[in-house]
Amino acid sequence: MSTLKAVRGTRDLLPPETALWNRIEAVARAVFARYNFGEIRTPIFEDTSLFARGVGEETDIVSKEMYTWEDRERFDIQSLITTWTRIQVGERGFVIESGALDVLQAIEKFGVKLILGRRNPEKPEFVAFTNKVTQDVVDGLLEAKEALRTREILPYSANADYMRRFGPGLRLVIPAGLPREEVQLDEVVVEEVAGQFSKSVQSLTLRPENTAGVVRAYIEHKLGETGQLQKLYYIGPQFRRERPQKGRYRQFFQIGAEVIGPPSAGSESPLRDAEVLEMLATLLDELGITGWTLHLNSVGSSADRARYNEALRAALEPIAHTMCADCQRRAITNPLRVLDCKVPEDQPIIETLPRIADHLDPESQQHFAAVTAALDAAGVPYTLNHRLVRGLDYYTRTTFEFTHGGLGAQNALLGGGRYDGLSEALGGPRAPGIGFAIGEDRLVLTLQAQELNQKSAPPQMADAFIAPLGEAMNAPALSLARELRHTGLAVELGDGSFRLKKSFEAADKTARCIVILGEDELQSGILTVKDFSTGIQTKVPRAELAAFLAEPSK
RNA sequence: GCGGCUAUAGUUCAGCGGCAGAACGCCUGACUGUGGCUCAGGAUGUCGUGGGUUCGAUCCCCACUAGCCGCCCCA
Repeated sequence: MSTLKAVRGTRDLLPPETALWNRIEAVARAVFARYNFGEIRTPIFEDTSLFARGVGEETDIVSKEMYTWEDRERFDIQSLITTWTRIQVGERGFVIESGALDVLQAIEKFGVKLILGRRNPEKPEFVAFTNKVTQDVVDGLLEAKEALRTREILPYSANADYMRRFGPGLRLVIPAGLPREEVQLDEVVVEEVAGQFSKSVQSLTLRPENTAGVVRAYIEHKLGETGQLQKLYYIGPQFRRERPQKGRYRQFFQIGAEVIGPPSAGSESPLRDAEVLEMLATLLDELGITGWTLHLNSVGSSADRARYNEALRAALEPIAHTMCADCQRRAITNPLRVLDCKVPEDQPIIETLPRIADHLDPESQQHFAAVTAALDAAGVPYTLNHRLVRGLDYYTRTTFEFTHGGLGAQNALLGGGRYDGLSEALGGPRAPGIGFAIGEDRLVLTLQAQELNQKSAPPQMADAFIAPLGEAMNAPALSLARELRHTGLAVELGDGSFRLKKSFEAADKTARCIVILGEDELQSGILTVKDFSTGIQTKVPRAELAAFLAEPSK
C-alpha cells in the first residue's frame, strides 16, 4: 500500500521554516497596524458566482484554475417537498412520510400531519423524497411492502427502517432529471417531479484570491454605511489549480490589504494609492527584502481599457503574423497579453504598439499624475511600465507590481491595483478601492535566498535544558521546568534515562544552558548550570535560577 | 493544459545489467555525574509506483505519480 502524501501542489511547512513565516506575518501585522489597518478574515470558500462576477468569467483563474464543487447539502429538497406537497395534499389528500429529520421538519412546517401508514392499510402509499435512488432506498421499500403484506405495523424511527412500514403501491419520488443509480426499480413506482430543484444547488469554490471576498463582506455588512474608509488586511491561504512550480503552489498564501469605501470618504483619492504603495515599500524594507522594483502603470477606466483593447487589436492585425506564435494567438484572444511577451525578436514591434497612457480619459490621467507626484514627494522609487497590465478584470486606473530578481519566471512578489467598479459588479454600492496581494510563499523564498547569501541565522534555542540524573529525578525535573517556564523562559526537558553525556549532546543542540538536576542538587537546592557559549559551570541556588538563566549569555 | 529535466539512507548526492555506496546526521562504546575534538564499532533503504525486456533490472523501455525548469497564466 502506498503511503499517503500531501496532494500535488500542497506542502507542509515545518520548523524551523515556520519561524520565518511567523516573522513575516508579525512584521506585516505591525506595519498594517501603524497604517491603521484592521484584520478581516473571510471564509476560505465562497459562492462560485462571487469569483465569476468579481474576478471575471473569462480570466484563466475562473475559467480553468478554480477548485469548484457542488455542495450536496444544499440540494433544495425543501423546494421539492413544497412542490410535491402542494400537489398531493391539495389534489389527492394523502400521506407523506420520510425518515430524514430535515424533511420531517420541513413537512411539518408546511402544516401536514404525519400519519404513519394508517390511512389506507390496504393501499398505503409511501413517498420518499430523495435526490438519489440508491440500492438502500429500494431495499427499504421492498422490505416495507413485505411488512405491510403481513399487516405488521412497525414503530417509527428516524432511520432507514422507516421504509419498512409501507407496502404495495410504493412510490419513490425523485426530482426530474436526476440520475438513478444502478438499481432494479421494477417493484417500485418511480415518479418524477418536474421543477427547478437543481437550480438551487449551490456551487462553491475555494477562494483563488481574497479581494472579491473582502468586497463581498463590505457589501454584506454594509460597511459603506459607516461613511468611513475601510482599511482591511488579511493573511491566509488561497487556492488555484495551476501546474505547481517553485513559488507557485495550489495552496498558496497571500498577505493583502484593501482600502475601500464610499467616494465621500476619500476612497477615490490618488493619495490612497500613493499611501498604499508607500506602505508596501516600508513593509518590504522592514522585512529586509533588498533590491525590489516597483512597476507602476494606469489602465484607466473600464471604458478606457475597452477602447485601448480595440486600438491594440487594430494595430496588431496587420503585423501579428510577424510575431511569435504565442503573440499571434494573443493578438486575437487577449491583446493586452501581447505586452507581456518576452521573445526578444518581438520587442521592437511591441514598442511601436499604442500605449494605454494615450487612451486614458482626462480624469484618469490626472489621477495617475497625482499618484506619481505623491510618490515622488515621499521618495518612493518606482518604474513606469506602460506594459504592466493586470490579469484580473476588476482593475482600473492604478496598477502595480513589486518584482524581485532571483524568483525565476515567477518574479512578482506582489501585485495590486485600483478596482473602482468591483463593488457595483457584485451588486453593491459605489465603493472605489485599491488593494494588493503579496505572495507570501515568494516572500519566504526571497528571504531564504538572501539569508543564504549572508550568514545563516542562528537556530532558535531554548534558554535552558534540564537534565535529570536518573529516572527518579524526572518528576522533580518537570516541577523545575514548570517553575522556570512560568517565568517566561523557554525550557527543554531531558529524560532521566539519558546518560549525562547524552543529555549534554541533546542540550547542546537545543538550548543555551544545561541545568543538571541530580540527587545532590535536589537535596542542597543548589543547581549546576553550564553555559554552552562560555563553557563556564556555575552553582546557582534554585531561587536565583530563573534570574540567572534570563541573563543573556555573552 | 503543453514541453524538458529529475526521483537511490533522516539529509545532500555518487553509482552500476549480477551482494546497495559516500559524506553529513543518527545509535553504541572508549568515558559510572560533564557535551563539542578524537578513535573504534553499528543501523540505515520496497533504489518514487506499476508494468515490460532479460537467466537476472536500482540501472534499459513504457505508463503513472511527484518535484524542479520553461510555456500558458498569475501573487
